[in-house]
Amino acid sequence: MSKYTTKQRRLLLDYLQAHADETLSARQIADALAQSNISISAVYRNLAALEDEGRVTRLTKGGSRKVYYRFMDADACRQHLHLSCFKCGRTYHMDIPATNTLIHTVERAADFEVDSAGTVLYGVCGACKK
Amino acid sequence: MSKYTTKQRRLLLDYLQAHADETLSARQIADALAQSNISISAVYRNLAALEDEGRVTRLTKGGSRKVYYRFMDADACRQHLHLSCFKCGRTYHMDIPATNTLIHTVERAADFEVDSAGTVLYGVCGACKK
DNA sequence: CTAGTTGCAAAGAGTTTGCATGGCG
DNA sequence: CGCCATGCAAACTCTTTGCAACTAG
Repeated sequence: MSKYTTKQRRLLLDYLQAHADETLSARQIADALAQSNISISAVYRNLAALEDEGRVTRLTKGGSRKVYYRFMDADACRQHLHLSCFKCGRTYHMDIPATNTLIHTVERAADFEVDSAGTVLYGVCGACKK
Repeated sequence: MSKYTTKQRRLLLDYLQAHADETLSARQIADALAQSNISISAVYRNLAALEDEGRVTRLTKGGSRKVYYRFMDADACRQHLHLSCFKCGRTYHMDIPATNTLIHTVERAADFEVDSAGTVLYGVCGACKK
């Protein structure tokens, strides 16, 4: 999908990696990198390319119509479920056995193959709950 | 939120109820009811009102930027998780006790309060998997 | 009657695309 | 150098909103 390593692409990826636990909108990213002269088009195009390569995930919070992006560690992130906090937007990576148990239970009971990479559990994290 | 029971609102609700296991876009709904002369504005306005009343849920499939709506049975649907098939778009309601137990395990382990009504597990259903 | 609701068209917001220019390899 | 990627602006799609006309209660 992408053949050249342009300055914009590198900046974008760096930014996403540095904010791997946040969910960012295309606009937010573009604004953050505005000083580096990246057009919004380049942001969209590169996000799409990175998504195809599986290096970035696109997600929406619940039923909101806003789309967010998040850096995705190729290996680690395919193994576990993700939790996303409605309030702070932070992402939590669940490396807990219970998660897998949950998935397997669901799969067996409902005859439904869960795509862990594509599903996110929404709620409120401990920090925001207090 | 809504005080009158208009013809449009009744038609919309009937349609949603009749397709409770599907995920429908505003456009799809408007088209389906086009013969009954419902403006797209009315569809949007009523969907928003019904959502506020908790009778309709808004959702997105994975990271798609498209928004879908689904009728929501007030009592039943708040108790269980929902599964949504990427392929056929059908919704499955999980009435399995084990699910709740597992969710609680996850909650305790990660200190994260899961909003079961707002989260959907994505994947492929048995029928589509064959 | 009176206020909530509708339909239409115009306004917004977010995303995509065509095309000429610029830059990676 | 050749081809891909960028920037800009125009085009699109989906959703929201203002306003006059309509209608449920």
